[in-house]
Amino acid sequence: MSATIKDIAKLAGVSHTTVSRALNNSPLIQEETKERIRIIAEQLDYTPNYNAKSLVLDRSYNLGLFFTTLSNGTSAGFFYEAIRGVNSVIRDRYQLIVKGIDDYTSFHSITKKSFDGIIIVSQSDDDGPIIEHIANKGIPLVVLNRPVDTAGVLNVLSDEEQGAFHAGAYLVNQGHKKIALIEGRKGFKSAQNRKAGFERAMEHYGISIPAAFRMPGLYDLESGHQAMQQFLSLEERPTAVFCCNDEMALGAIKAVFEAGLQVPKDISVVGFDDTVFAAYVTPALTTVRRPIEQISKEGALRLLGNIENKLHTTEQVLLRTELIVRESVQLLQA
Amino acid sequence: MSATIKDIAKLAGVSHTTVSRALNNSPLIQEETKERIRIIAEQLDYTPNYNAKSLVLDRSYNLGLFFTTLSNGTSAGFFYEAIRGVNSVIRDRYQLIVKGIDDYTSFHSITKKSFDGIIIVSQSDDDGPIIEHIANKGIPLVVLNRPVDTAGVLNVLSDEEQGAFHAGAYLVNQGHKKIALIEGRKGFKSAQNRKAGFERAMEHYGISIPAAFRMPGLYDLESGHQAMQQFLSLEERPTAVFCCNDEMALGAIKAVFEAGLQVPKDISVVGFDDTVFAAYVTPALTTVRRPIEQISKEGALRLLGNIENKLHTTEQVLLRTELIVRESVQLLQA
DNA sequence: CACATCTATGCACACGTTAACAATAGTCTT
DNA sequence: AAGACTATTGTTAACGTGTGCATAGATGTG
Repeated sequence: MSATIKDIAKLAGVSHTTVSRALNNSPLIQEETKERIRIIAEQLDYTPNYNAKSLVLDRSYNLGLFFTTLSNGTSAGFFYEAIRGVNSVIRDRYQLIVKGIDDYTSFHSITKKSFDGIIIVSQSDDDGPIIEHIANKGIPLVVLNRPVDTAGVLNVLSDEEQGAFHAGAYLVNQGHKKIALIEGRKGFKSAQNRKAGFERAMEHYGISIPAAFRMPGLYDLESGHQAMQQFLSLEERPTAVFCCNDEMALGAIKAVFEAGLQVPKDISVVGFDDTVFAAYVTPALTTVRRPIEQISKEGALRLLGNIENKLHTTEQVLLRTELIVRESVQLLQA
Repeated sequence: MSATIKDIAKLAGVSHTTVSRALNNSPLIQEETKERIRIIAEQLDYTPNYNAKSLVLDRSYNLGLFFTTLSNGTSAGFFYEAIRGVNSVIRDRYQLIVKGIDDYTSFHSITKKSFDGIIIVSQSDDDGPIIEHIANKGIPLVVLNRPVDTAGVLNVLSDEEQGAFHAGAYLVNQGHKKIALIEGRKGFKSAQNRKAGFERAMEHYGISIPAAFRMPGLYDLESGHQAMQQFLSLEERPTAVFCCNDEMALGAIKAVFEAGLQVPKDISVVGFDDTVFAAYVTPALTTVRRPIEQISKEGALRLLGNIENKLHTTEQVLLRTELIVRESVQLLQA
């Protein structure tokens, strides 16, 4: 149906090789010949067949963007920002293939032929195997959002431990001493890091966390809600709660209101992620902002650098988080 | 580097044709031969080169998933649910290529060779040209989320007019008579439909909407916030506000609280979309649920049907919206 | 047994592109 | 003017796979 370089060649009275060279702007071809060929190509509405190109050039023009899961546990905002960030970098140059790692029954089909490079937005330790598979196949790779120690892998992430530390320190500086923690989804590295940063802050300020002040969570609204209900039922309630993400913080705030109490007057809440709606909730949520879009941009940029210069750079890049102070934390009198 | 059918052929002592047939489970090949070849393929960790396959079979194994824009105006939850829905249907069979239509400088590269089918999640009338381009090229296509009249195009969407009608009717049935409207982003079909449904409800119940009770919006939190501030500054305030999406509803609620008033006691608010956080905001938001994930599933399913049976079905499928009653609407005494 | 039929496999080519090498004509050098 | 060099184009093969047609052997049939 669609025109090929051979069709153009016939019309131009040259060989298809000449057409190929002309359209690739080879210096071997005379300028007027090129121009003549370009015009004919235009007229025929010629589009190169990328499958044929790929076959001979051994490039797919595909970039994989893999998430730990698409089905559950990935927050919508996170997902969106990551795709946006990557997309803004690659634009026309590559096609972006989005997949959930848990959709793969076998990594068999992930080959150097089908992906020029792969970006993994990793949220779980379980991603280890696929990372190794890709690294072994020699496919250029960057892992975002989670630290990874496989050799020869680019790694871009935010310093969440640091972010959680700041959030904890902030609570202490606002006069809080009875501070509780709602943890993130088990197995997610982010859950560990945020918890670790928070604990380091508490330790740093000499504040201990009683067992009753710790609740597990699943990163969703429901679990934040339940955890806060637990805290509220305690004899001695915390004055502040650090939630390992915003969604849980929302659930927690809801529980406070349901109990007839106020945030931040009766209890302060801090989140993590600075989700789009954090600013508009009542009260506006004090939270830690991860620069996800920036991480994805940075990651995509470095990956493309590696691909196009045939390098194998392998570094770990940590990007700063930022504490966004809003209205959900009360300043306590000493 | 990686093994090809020719490598397998040598080891098996057959021609590459036989290998090709065996691996495609052709009935022409003896069962034992097939088995022998399969084992060798397994040992060599053979993966078919999809570029070569595509070239000869004239199929790309690619499905395009195009959004009106990735940069702005698309809500994260919407985006996420759409990808999830489609992804759950296609699984291994196709690669999902995600793009923003506004990233295309030219549709030239969208050809039958590079996409087996395309799903457009359309949010704007501006998507007309690309829809026509794709339809002209004869690429199987389904347009989601927005009605489209181009011939030969599958179309799956929710009946938003109906949804908005119900929301409006509900407000009236709860005793409201002074009802205001915050509109959606101009140019988005959804904005028109929601407005139309709401207006039809008002008309149906013989309620008129004064000009001061209409405010434009941009589907974002900020614009909802501003619009509600306007309403609150009126001499005669509305008792209820219908917001064309949840994000604006959140902004509106925030404005109410800032003015020292309560939702729903002093003013009722209804949203549209049932975003993930709608249930956990305070007060929990009464809203209209669009079955986006279901729309995407349904759309993907029908598209695959068309592709694989070489059909050209062209229907418009309307999926029901659902009014989710929560806490943001007050029952007024007659 | 001669012929037709069926089964399993191979040969050769095609898909659309790029690239190594060959060929031709023109230009320069001495 | 012969040889060397340059600029431009063509010839041919290659990438990995699938398929129409030919082929060879086995089986059936009257």
